[in-house]
Amino acid sequence: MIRLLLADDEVLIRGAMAALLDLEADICVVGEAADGETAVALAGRVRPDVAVLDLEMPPGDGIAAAEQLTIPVVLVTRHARPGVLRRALGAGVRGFVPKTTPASALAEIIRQVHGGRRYVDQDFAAYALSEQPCPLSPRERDVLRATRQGKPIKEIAAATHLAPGTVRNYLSTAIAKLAVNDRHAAARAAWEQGWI
Amino acid sequence: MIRLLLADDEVLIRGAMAALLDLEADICVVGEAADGETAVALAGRVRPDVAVLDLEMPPGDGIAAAEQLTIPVVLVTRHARPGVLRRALGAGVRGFVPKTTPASALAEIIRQVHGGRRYVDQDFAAYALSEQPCPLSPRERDVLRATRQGKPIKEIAAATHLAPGTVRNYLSTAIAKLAVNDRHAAARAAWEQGWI
DNA sequence: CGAAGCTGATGACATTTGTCAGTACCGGAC
DNA sequence: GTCCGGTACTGACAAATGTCATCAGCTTCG
Repeated sequence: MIRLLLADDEVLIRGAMAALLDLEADICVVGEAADGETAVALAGRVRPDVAVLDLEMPPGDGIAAAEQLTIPVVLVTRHARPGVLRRALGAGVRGFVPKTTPASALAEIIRQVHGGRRYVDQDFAAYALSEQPCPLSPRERDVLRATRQGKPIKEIAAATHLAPGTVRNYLSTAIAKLAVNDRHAAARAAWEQGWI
Repeated sequence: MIRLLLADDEVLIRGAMAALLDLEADICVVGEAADGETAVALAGRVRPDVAVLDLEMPPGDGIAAAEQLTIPVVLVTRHARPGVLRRALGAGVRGFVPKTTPASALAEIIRQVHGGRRYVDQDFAAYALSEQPCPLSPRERDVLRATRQGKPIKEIAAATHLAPGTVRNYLSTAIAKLAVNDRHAAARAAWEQGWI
């Protein structure tokens, strides 16, 4: 019997998944959480064999939670972004599937992961293989992350403890590297690639 | 027996919802679709009594599909945006619930809607009551929509058949009305309010 | 009818932003 | 040891952007 921990911020979906997976003869859901921190705390108490986490769970994402868990983790996500798969695998995630996966297939993936194997959705894998390595330096990613919140340069400078001119330089190089016209487009492009 | 049509672009969720709702004694799922257009086409063939649609289904949204359906519609959404509820009710939608609703509650809502009543989630309703009427003129909304795609002003002008100066004026008034610092923030704010 | 509001435009102006050149320090690779 | 890349800053310049005043035609509402 595989003891399963489920985490997703949407009750409708989490409940539905729990009900369906519980129907499988060899799987039982022993815990449910609405965010990553709760999931980690719960895992300490209920000792599940496998965790299924949603990638998008404010606050913080599923990768952060996966890093803190020692058990095999399957990440479920709505929209694929190439770089995210790489980060997820780096965090020790063993399964990576889109929400377009039927529940029966998910059960089979859980069994595989529990058996020590890995599973990555084919489309995601192809996507990731075509992926470029991130050309951005850590600081460039920092300012792009701040840009994504819609902040003006002065605020970005304050938030990152940099001079405004320095921020503009980083943004300028990032804009050039990403071949776009302004920092907003750069932030969007970097996000879509999963780089920030 | 209530004949139900389900539409959601995520198979995992749609399948799980279908399975759970089918367990209800008086509900049977007679059709599933992954987007609004398919849902409308399918409704013409299978003649459901009630449709449950996801609000976010590219291409087009659930409201567009709801407008074309003559049967009672329940919209399910991930994140509430105040203005969207108003638009949905204007389109004749009878139920409006977040994805944080348990499936059992959703079944009860489907029964209510089938019985001719309306159901709107309490939080959404409170949100909508606190809502400001949209202060933006149609043209202001146009340029904000274009801004949201990340276009520079010249392209917005070309796309809307306006002079660049005029576009800047509309953006300026929109920025002032929304009390933000630039057009990107304005576009984001307007979107979060459900105005564009 | 007049007032008000939306539309569409122009020109002037200040600010913000993106670009570029140049400087400096640090750490790792060859 | 030198070169390279990342970090951090400054100053200068041009382009994009936001603001404001002003105009005119049009519709709608009181």
